[in-house]
Amino acid sequence: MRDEDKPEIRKLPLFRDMSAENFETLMQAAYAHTFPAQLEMIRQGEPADFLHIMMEGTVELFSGWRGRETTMAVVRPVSTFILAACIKDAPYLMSARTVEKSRIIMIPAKDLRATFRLDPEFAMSTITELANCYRSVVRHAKGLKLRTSRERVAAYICRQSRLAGNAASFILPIEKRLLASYLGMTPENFSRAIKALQSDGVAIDGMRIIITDPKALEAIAGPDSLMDGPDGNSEFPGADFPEVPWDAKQREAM
Amino acid sequence: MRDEDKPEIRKLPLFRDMSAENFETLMQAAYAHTFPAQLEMIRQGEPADFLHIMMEGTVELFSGWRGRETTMAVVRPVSTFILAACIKDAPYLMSARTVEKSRIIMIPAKDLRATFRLDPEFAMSTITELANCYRSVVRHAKGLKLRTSRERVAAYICRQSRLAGNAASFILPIEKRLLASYLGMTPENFSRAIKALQSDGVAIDGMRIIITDPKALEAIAGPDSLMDGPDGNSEFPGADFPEVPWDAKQREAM
DNA sequence: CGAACCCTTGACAGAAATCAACTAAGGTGG
DNA sequence: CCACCTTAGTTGATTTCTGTCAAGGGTTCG
Repeated sequence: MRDEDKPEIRKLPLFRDMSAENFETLMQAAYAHTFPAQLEMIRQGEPADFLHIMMEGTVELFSGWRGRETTMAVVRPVSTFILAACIKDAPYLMSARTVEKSRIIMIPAKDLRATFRLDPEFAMSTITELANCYRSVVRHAKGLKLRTSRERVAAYICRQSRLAGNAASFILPIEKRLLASYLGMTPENFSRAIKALQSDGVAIDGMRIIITDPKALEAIAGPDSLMDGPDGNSEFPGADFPEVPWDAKQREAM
Repeated sequence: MRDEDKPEIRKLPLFRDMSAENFETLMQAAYAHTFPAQLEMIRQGEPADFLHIMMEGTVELFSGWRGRETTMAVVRPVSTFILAACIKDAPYLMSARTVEKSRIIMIPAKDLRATFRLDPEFAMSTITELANCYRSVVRHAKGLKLRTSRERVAAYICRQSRLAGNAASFILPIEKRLLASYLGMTPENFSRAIKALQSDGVAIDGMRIIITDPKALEAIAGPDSLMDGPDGNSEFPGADFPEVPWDAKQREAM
């Protein structure tokens, strides 16, 4: 791996507080790898050998069952994924594939487990990280059970707008079909849901979303800090179930 | 709290490995409380002050939004719940109410947090516990997104049967309306789903489920260790999202 | 004994998936 | 450079699934 990656990784909440020595040891055990687009690098059911750190690109976490498939999360830099499986030394519950060419750093699960036995600060960070991951999935599950698909789309738009600093307009950070699957619906249904929201303060132009009437949108979305995350979005540190973050690409597009 | 509770608590994976001294300290900070049935003892959105340990009874974890409500988990003894909120010192994402009269031990979140800073073994147990919780919710979410309601019911019956030692017959451990809500459907839909399964090897008599044709049932349920948990159900330690365990009540009823 | 409450069933309405067709954009290879 | 192919997205028609509303039977509990 490149030396210039280290500061980036070190900034992550998971690695921020551990000792410099242990961090170095962990990094020396790490591999870096660049994957082309559309490559399935993790298959659900296989043993979890590596903690993955996204450095560049986009990765989709998804699950399949009987020919059906659903997107569980979309991961963007800089963040980690599949921490829990590594800890448990258990099979991955999700598969992962690159959406675009991605550079990923892989830390052997064995070294990871050894390290938080060694470093209390790292153990603490891991606890916090896992608690965040857990709460993110609970939120996701709540959304699936308590909101209709139209409401989930509305809520997603609210969240993204807020992540963009309450912007009235933003660019969808990922393909609509991925988003649809993440939100638990078909692409067709997603398409129709957005169209239906046009009478509730949302306009769409290609990948650009424009909120024409925030009040009306919120009336549908009913944003709720217990489902959508608190204002500061501090609950979404980019862990296993991150919201897609506001990034440079979007800023350019505004 | 009663002294005779301590050995039970000590058996929990979360408390098994910590030092005797720290365990005692933690227990001395704990309160025990018996709640009557149908009492909402935790309201979502409120600050998480206590880790709860179920000693006797049944508790429902549920969430509400805009007048809708959904059951997120049903907790039975002996297990803990709302660990993640305590760790994060954040608002509860779920409410909790007793289904029946329940005895619950409450450990102040502050003491909890202090303890895993103090005791590396406890920190390790917490990490494992959280990873289990996380994977449980991921499984739950996968079920919601990948299976139809009929398939979820079938899969639930398969799981319960397996928990009962591959029994061909068992008693539903909780009310059907709770189960329906947990499985993400209305009571009416649940009722119809079970009825529809009668042509696929499932018979029902009141609260008793009889599997008349395991092969046919599995053909619908498509049991999958990545969604339903591995054979040994070791992944369901009775944490935040436990499967309802096989207990004495059921044994009597067989 | 009455009042809740749970469960079931039926009829209906609404939501969502499926199937199919079509457009538009992007990439490939001639 | 263009024809071709692939794929994402949209739209419409249709079916399937699920929720809602209403009613009735059964049970529990006060």
